[in-house]
Amino acid sequence: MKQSQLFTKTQKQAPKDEVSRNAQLLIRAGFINKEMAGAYSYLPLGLSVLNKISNIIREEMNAVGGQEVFMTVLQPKETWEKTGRWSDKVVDNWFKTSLKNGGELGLGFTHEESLAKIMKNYIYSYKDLPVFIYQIQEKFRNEERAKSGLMRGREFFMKDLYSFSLTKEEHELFYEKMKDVYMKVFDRLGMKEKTYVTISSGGSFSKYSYEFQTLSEAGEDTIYIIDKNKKIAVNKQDFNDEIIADFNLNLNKKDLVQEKSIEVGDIYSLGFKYSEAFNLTYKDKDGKDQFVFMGSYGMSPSRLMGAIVELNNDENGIIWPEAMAPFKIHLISLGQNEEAQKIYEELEKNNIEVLYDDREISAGEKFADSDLIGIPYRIVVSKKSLENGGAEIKKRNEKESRIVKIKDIAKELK
RNA sequence: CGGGAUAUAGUGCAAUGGUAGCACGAGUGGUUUGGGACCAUUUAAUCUCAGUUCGAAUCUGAGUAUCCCGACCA
Repeated sequence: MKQSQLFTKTQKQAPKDEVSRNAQLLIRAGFINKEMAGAYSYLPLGLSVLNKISNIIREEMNAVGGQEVFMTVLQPKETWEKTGRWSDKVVDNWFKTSLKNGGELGLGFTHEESLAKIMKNYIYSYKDLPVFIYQIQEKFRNEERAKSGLMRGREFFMKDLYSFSLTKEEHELFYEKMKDVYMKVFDRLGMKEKTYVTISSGGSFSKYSYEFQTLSEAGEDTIYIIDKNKKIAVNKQDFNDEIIADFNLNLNKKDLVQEKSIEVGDIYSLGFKYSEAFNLTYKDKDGKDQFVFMGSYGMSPSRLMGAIVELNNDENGIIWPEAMAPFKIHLISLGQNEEAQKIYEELEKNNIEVLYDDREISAGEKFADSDLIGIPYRIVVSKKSLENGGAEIKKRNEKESRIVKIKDIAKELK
């Protein structure tokens, strides 16, 4: 698109109430707008990034057999009383409200209850299992202290997948598989190198669970790295002798390296907790009722967006990996709009995503904006570049540019 | 939820209890055009409610919001 048409503008200074690097850069570059603590609006550039991250996750969930749904955020009290999770004493971050006719409801912070209830209408026989359901949707959590920009909001995006299996054994096969699926997603998002499968306490449903922790000073968690090559770690808050024994970890706690990290995903074995609460059963081959064995698998596209910015920036701005950049190319014309226009049309014709800076402003401002927004490739068309034989191409994360003939640009960047 | 801090144009900052000013942004006119260029000119603000005072951005109280530390975090 033409940048002169983009309604957002960049800012030199970040609002003083925004301390986290990811929110500062995203606000300055016009990706998001802060509505209140922990609640952000996504503007065109931000929405594009969010959708690209979501689509990568969606593709991987589909590849493993996930079926996408979209559940309502509105949650009636009665559903949650079945699992004892309506009480504010049990779940302290509910956003609750009421209906005009007096019924109480809450805004969903997760969807185990809701989905278990739905699946009761569709799971009857062992032939119906296993089945994997997911959604990419907003979650609401009344955080006592929202912080860290997109990484800990009151309203945020979540991909939550739920598995329904015949047995614990069948569940575990899928559970293990999901570890690899998650790592594949992080690989596509360019963060695999820094992401560790992290052993954590399992909450009330199972002894252990796995978190996915990405090394970053901006993180809220601390992990002990167990195996740097296999990317295995243990969450510091759960690290104890029992874990060492249970996982056969042959190590000495004081030799371990501690790192700060961002929790970018988690997977849980839920066991029968929800199937018992909602009497979610199937008939086995002998015609006997059996409870469904459940698991849940979370990953937040909005937190990932924040984390990706934390991992990919320099003093001038964001450096988007190509997979989730809002555009592939930032085309900048310096007083050569005619040639730039031709390149723009050629790129569009080839379905290459391009932001064309056609504004009548100084070169310095265009470069500064381009660095701040962080589109992976920058193409500059100017008198100078034309004299040198074409347009300059430079990657956002590289210093040197090179000249490419104008007729070769589309071919080269396809 | 405990502790601490802050609240002034769209953004960032000033203003001893006495004329709310600067920079960026935005508008207009002009000069520029390879790293947020320049000149002229315009625009736009004291969180809310009380109180003290001749007079409050400034002092007091309450409220609200925001940020930080901690706690919490399926």
